[in-house]
Amino acid sequence: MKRTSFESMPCPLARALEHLSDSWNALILREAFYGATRFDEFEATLGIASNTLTRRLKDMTAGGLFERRLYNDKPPRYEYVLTQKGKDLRPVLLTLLQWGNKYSNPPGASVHLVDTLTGAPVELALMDAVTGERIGPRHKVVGRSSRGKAQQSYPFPETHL
Amino acid sequence: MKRTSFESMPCPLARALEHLSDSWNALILREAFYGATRFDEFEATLGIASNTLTRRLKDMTAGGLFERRLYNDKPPRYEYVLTQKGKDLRPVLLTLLQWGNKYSNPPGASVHLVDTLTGAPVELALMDAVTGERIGPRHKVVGRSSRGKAQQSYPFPETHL
DNA sequence: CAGTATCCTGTCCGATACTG
DNA sequence: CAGTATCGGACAGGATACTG
Repeated sequence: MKRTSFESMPCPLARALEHLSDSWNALILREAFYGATRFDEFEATLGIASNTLTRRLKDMTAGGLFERRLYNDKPPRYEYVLTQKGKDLRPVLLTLLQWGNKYSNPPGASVHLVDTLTGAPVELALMDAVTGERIGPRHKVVGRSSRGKAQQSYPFPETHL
Repeated sequence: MKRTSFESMPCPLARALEHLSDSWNALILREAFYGATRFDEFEATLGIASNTLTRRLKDMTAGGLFERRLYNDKPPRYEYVLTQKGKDLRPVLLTLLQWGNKYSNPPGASVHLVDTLTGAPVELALMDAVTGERIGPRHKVVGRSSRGKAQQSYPFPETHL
């Protein structure tokens, strides 16, 4: 009856998903990458209910994605700034954004990444930082840990694509 | 009272999130990348309830991530194979996996990507496919479309990191 | 094997109202 | 401005039982 908590799973992917599975979190992060730091900004640009925003911000702060910082004393005012852990999610969001652009059904406002030096739109590619090669089918995931009832794993991890 | 549907949002990122926000979907995709195609495989390796799996598979098939394919006639048997749209989510999952590895708190089974030619572990980097440069702070997102009540946007999109 | 059918519960979210 | 408190509704997901 209870929702399975993915954070308890051994797989790092599953645990990472904890932060993005709550639908609002990614959008809040997006706003943060755009420069938003204050409660009000998130609320207005996202059109999110205030109590929901409170909850999500609290969760993500507890999760180490945001840091709450006092920026005013007289009436205590806080702002939410991304930690390194939070900032490191940018590549994930960007990759997902590119996917979203590619498969924007009918109604899609084009939102893409540009190189501010050249003004040219960027086509993202995932590469091996060491060899400089594009990630492809020959790169496979190993050391997998699944949570199967039978603790069974595939003999060897096969990957598609 | 109703959950806001992100698929109706103009932002491609928000719509893309539709597919990953349902917590199980990403895990099912992961299994698919490992080579799983049959109901039973997903069920056993994930430890997911059968009815939930049915729903998720149905959703993702409707969403164009999977294709249902008949692989047996006598008793009709179907398998779920990734479409190109589904396969294209691999970079997203991989990027997220790397993030998960970096921030695996105490209990983290190391699950990483290896180059099967050299056997060396891969460090992922997001690059500009054209210029070959690493994505950094100078690459910014433009053309943003938010759903704010006031339809207000920041003057110019600033990005962190 | 590959699901479907019910029922039940947890939780996420929105609406609304209120505070220092 | 930056929240907190309370309420109710909509689902997702688990348990369980059953089918061709």
